[in-house]
Amino acid sequence: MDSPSDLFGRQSSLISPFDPYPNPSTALDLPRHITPSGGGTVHPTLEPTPPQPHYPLIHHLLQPGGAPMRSKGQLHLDRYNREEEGMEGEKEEGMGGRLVGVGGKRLSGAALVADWSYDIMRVKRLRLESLVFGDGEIGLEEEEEEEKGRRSAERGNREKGREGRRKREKEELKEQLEEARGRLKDLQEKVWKAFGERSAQEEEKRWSGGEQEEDGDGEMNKEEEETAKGITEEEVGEIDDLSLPFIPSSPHFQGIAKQDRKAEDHEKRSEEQRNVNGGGGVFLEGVLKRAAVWMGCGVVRGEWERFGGEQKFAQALKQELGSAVARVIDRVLRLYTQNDPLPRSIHPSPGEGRNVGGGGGGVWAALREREERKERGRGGGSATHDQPPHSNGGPPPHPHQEQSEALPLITRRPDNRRNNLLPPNNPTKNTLLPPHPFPPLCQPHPAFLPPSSRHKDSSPFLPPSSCLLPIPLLHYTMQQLFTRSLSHLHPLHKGGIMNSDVYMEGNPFPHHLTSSSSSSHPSFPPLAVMEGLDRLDGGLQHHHERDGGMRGGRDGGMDSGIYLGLGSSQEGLSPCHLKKAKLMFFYARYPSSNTLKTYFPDVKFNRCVTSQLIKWFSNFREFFYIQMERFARQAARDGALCLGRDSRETPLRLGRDTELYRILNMHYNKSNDYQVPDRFVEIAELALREFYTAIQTGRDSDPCWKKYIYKIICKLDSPVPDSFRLPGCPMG
DNA sequence: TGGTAGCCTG
DNA sequence: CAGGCTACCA
Repeated sequence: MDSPSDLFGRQSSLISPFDPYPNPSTALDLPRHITPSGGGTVHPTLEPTPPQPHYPLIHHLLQPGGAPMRSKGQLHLDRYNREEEGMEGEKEEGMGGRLVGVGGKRLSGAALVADWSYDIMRVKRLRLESLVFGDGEIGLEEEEEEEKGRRSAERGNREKGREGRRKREKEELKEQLEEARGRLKDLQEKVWKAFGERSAQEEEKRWSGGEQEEDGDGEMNKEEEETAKGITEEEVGEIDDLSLPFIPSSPHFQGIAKQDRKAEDHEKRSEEQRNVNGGGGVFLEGVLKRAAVWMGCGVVRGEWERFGGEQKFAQALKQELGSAVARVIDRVLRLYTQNDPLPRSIHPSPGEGRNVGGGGGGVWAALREREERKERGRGGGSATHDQPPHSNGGPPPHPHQEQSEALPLITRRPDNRRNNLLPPNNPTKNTLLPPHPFPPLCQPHPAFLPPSSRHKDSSPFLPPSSCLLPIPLLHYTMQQLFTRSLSHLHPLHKGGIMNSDVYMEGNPFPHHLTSSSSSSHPSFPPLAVMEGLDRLDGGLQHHHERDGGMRGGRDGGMDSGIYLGLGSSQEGLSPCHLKKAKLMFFYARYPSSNTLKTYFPDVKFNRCVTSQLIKWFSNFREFFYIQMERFARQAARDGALCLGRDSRETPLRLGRDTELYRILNMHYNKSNDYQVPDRFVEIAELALREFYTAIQTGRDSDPCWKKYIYKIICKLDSPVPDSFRLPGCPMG
């Protein structure tokens, strides 16, 4: 503590408002600290905070007294000051912008350490007391407001008694705060003096010698290192304990200083103030303001360079801010890289999981890498038959399926639809998840959704965003990372944080509990939940054995969830998945099961789900061909040959203004929020012509006449856009 | 034998 | 859209 670096290093660790190792139960709060406004302000004090926000001491030193930097806690104190002390005018007056130099009484390093430590301990104690009373104060005030109305009607003696009690409590609180203010003011003055002294000495060296630069750098490095270390090692509780939420912003200090004549070190402070700027409570105010200004804009930097203290101070402040930002980023990255935190050994099938690969870089690259990794682990699959392209086949899904009705982690709703809940051991009854009154794509808790994503159908690209964590203003990618990260949190840690529905993109309600989910996708935590519990309960392992099936080792662990009776699994297919499948049909009429698995990463595939999806596409094709044949026949009857630009007869055309197009669009893109790809129109037109030609030529008399057309069409599948690899329905 | 396509039916 | 059925393939 005999050096600013020590002081700051330690201070930084004490005051950091960020939690590098967040309690999972509060993990969701993190994004709240990240706002795009204000140039990426990351300080939590700018956000509505819980009753005990983390107020770094330094942070308050930064505050020029302006409202933007005020925190909730400060506002509370402001209110208290205004109401109880009526000092607003004086404070404003004191903010006259006087700049004060560093000076005043200086303590030795050791003395300062001891003194400061004592102050900190005392402040902590006072703070705790203040918080208790402070919270009570808030409640009492609110209650007071309410009772003001009631009093006019009742005016009971009991009310008066309570009033008196409140008054006493207020007075006690006031005293507590007064004392706290005094101690804090002293403490901050000491902090400043420590910096000022040290920095001034360094400045002297700097101006007189040439080694100062090296020293300065070394000092900075050391500070940074210690700061970072302190940050990463700090404990949440420590932060909370040592944060000083009720340190008043500068305007208040002015008045406080004036009032705080009864403080123990009154004489000392008065002397300091007199020495500095001729008295008044603006000493610290000025210092703080200068620091803030110095930090806030570099215009006046030259003015302060004479004061090593400010410089050091500013450096430390910058470091704190920088480290705070870095910590947030690091935290995000750490969370992101926490994928697969669960040992693979527990889940013997490395190939399990859905493919989420795709094009592009960034997240996509990561996802693709993940996919590739899984593909490698999968170790080949079985080929499929004479299926159309993409029927590269794969290991069959889970052969046996069990369902459980016990789904404590997910909201289940009564289901009146037939077959929505499968009886145990009935893997064949796959039906769509029941519709729900909310937007079709997902159903997280409304409060968890940013306003922009609450109406998924109206957004251009919905994917995961609508079912992501409640991270307002957080970039989509970051939300992905958070979601992905949180998806791997231990289920017990996640418990109580949110309903697993939050994760469920397009699968808000559990279906009949077929297994589902792929832990590989960012927004598909359910599996993580299941995996975690699976780990916890080895006794359930026998289900895997009985399940047998999993060819190619895939899906082995994936289906564990269904045995756990958690019910949180995103099993089965939802209306969202159906919608997505229909849109996929624009690109692929004959998707293979592997392809489907790739494009439904939020679905835990098993035999039932796979069959259901395949059946869907079969139905899509059926509808498609029926329409083709129908219109082809109609055209044949009507002799509907279109006239081309050259006025020559041309085969049937399928324009976007035709009835056939409308029907197709209505069927596969009912909400009409997805632009039908030209390619699909072309293919449909081709199919129409083929049908038309076959009919015209009488080939339709052959029972197998359609197969020829099918063969043609099945070769025209296009790659499905990467946007389909995300959960939810791609739009646009 | 399992998976899938296609057809038919509801 | 799903169920049932058949046919086909590997």
